[in-house]
Amino acid sequence: MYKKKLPVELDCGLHLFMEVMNGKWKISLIWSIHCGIRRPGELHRKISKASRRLLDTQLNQLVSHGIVSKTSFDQKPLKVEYSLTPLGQTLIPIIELTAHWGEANRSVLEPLFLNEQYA
Amino acid sequence: MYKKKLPVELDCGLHLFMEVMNGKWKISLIWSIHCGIRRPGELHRKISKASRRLLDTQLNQLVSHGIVSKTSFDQKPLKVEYSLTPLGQTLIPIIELTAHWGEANRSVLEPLFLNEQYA
DNA sequence: TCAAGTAGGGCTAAATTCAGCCGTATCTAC
DNA sequence: GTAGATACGGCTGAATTTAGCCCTACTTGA
Repeated sequence: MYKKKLPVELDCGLHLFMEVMNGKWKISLIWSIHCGIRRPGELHRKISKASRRLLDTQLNQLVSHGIVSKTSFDQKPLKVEYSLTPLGQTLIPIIELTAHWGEANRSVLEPLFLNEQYA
Repeated sequence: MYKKKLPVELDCGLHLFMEVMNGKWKISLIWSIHCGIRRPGELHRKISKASRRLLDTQLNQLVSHGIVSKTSFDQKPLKVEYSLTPLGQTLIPIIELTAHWGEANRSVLEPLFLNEQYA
């Protein structure tokens, strides 16, 4: 278990948004769940570049942030389904707009992220 | 100089957006520049919680990503001004919408980020 | 029984970002 | 000339996130 040592910046609303979306695969997870992929195994097959371990971790964070809800069916083969909460659903139009921005400027942005160097 | 070793995810437009906004103070920088605070020293006084060093680094990244342009005036006291590029200006309505989402849900989100634990 | 599928977590190290110190210039003003 | 302002970057270690290993427990089907 890891506890944050530096304070989180919450002064402006955008930081709240970024804090929720912060995590390499959370966007993909939210979008996939929105598209009807609800089970952990399915999500892993869809987002196969991420480890199963990390997907579970980020799903748990989304649950604790109230974006996604988790339902465990008390069956014998043990089944779990995720779905968006009402709060999570309010993210969808924002994600759409933002993704649209990225696509519209892909030709400009994409070359910049290849072979990038940081100081 | 640091070179990325793991591939950047660029499949969806939202990841492009997140890649641009990725950096603890970039949102504040973009917004402050939009509000007319153009000089490095002024920005540092406005965002005094961040070190001057880090602000410079993130400003350079924003410049290299085509979001912000940097103008050096060839005067004697040496003066620098930043401003948003046309691409950077297209981010403003998105930032406004996203910040609005954060504010609207602040009462729900804020308690979750205090004393947070990670696995 | 053995393989494969379901779901989940402990643990460690790599990768990346952030914080903060120090040093370089030039100019203004006292 | 000493202090303070402008602007910039090298460097180091802390903080945080990500990757990838292994293990549990149950069920289905061959």
